[in-house]
Amino acid sequence: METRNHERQETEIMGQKRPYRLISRRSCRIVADRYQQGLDEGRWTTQTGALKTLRVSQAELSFALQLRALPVEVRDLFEDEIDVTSHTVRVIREVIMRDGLATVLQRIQRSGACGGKYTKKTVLSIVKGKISESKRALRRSGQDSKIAARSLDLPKNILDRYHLGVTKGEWNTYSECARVLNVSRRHISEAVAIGQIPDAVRYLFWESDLTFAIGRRLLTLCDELGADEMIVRARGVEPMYKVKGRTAENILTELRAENIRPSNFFRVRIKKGRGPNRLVIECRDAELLLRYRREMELAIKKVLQKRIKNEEQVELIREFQGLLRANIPGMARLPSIFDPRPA
DNA sequence: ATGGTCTGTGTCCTCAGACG
DNA sequence: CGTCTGAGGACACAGACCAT
Repeated sequence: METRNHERQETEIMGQKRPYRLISRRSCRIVADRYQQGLDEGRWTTQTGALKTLRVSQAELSFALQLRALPVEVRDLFEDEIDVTSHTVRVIREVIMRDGLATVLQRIQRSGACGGKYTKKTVLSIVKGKISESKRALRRSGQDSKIAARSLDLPKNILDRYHLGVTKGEWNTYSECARVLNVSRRHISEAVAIGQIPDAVRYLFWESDLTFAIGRRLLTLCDELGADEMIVRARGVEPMYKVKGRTAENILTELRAENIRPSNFFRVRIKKGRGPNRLVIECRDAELLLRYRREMELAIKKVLQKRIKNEEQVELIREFQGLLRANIPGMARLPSIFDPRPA
């Protein structure tokens, strides 16, 4: 009866609905110590003999004793070994059996973790390799101290901030991260998903153009086509940084292969329109062409800049040449330069 | 010693409705 | 019309207990 009250109290203190057992029964370290003490005092000689006194199941006691058998590199990570339960021991053992001790030790090394300052949740993340993943992601994104100061409106920024938090032990789950940063959990999980879109696809966009809206549409397309097909298609698409005037919409259209047309599609004519400032473009599919208007405008602007001289510049050059003639008579005539016609 | 399973909580995903 | 958000269901994980 006394114990029951005690347990209820402990549960209420922890503010949880689940009726946790007393720490003296939950903690592998305490259970193992008490078992050893009884063994030394001759109060029992087998695990079964100790169960009644320790008030744990035989399975629990078995795992509690296995805590000491865990590699010292893993045990050293815990901020408080008292808190380690049989479940934690079990998970760590399973990971070691599945992935091998060498892999787990490598993960600990790569995580950069040192000293006993990690919660058991973080230790499990390190052992399972989650921390290494975040570290890798940060390295790829050019991690620096400025990540934390970036605004959180772009997937890339949220993604980097999330990974930074994982490596620093600030959080382990999307929910915790969402609470701390005060953004929706969905935003974080979406940012992570967008970050997993193949590099070849993401690099088609300027960072600031890869918004959540565009990212979500890319994810949908990835689901439809599969990552391999997306990479293949991305190879045939010109990225924003190579060609000015391209929009996110253009790139999505091309990834969806909506821009494929027959060979006779390319007949384009430009005619004079009504009034002195208008031209009319005749083509097979005006709607498709219109999507590329920004790119075409820039191309036409380039033609104009190449062929039409700028009034102010000409004025400036004439003034400059006048000055030269007045002050340095030898510079009055420059040798003629021309491109010879190819034979 | 080990593996299976139940239960509460966390996470992910979808969808309807609000909003600009 | 596109985007955002909350509700709710499905699934995964952690803690506890049970069976072999």
